[in-house]
Amino acid sequence: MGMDTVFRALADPARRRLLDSLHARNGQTLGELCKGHDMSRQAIAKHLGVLEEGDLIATVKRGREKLHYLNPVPIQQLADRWIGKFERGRLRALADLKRNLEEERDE
Amino acid sequence: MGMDTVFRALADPARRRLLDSLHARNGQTLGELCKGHDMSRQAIAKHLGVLEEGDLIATVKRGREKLHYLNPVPIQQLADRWIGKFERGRLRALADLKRNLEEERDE
DNA sequence: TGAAAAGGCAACCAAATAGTTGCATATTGC
DNA sequence: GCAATATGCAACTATTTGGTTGCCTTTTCA
Repeated sequence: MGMDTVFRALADPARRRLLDSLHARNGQTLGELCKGHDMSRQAIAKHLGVLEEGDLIATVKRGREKLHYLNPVPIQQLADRWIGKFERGRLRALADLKRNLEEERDE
Repeated sequence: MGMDTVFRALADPARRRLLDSLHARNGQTLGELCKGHDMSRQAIAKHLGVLEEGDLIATVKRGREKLHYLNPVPIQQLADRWIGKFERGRLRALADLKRNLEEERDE
């Protein structure tokens, strides 16, 4: 599924900052999101587009303005399906690393 | 800190597949990782370099070969520090979305 | 000792990305 | 209606990125 677009969307620091903004105050308009982010409105609109592609935000038009809402579902799925997989192997991986380092030291 | 390099490293599907490979079998050499990934050795070496920059893998030289080990720590931190933050606001965010959609329907 | 195996390094290329500027459209309120 | 506000759309540019090819170095082992 679209996990790819999620990863891609999260890759850029500016986009993560936009998510932070919405996390602090949900439902902001484009204009509101522009304040505090030192970029042109168009650049920010593009980033929001990428976030929307990754389904990380949902938008609603209200009159002439566009409201942006955080969608927590994909991040949740990321944690459960993707990160969860690696967490389960965490201790084993650390053991591998440690064992190897010890072997190196012995040589 | 270097969360940026972690996100960047995870952004590419080829790199995530390399992590999968190591998750399936830890400590593989570059040559081993090449098999099954339809790319030149040099391309894969570059990807591994990016993963190493993000501290997602650690390498050990053994003779003429280079072993690659998964480092689960940054992924763990990602889950705890970054994703955790958004999870805590999860219900509220969904409520915001739902409320707004209902308002729209009423108009 | 010398050929084969494993990997490192650097130059180069095409495509994607992040950002810009300029202009068009839609909505509000006087 | 009309000016101001909020956003959309498109072209263009510079940089980054993912990948390639070609060649060099190190290690193994027959």
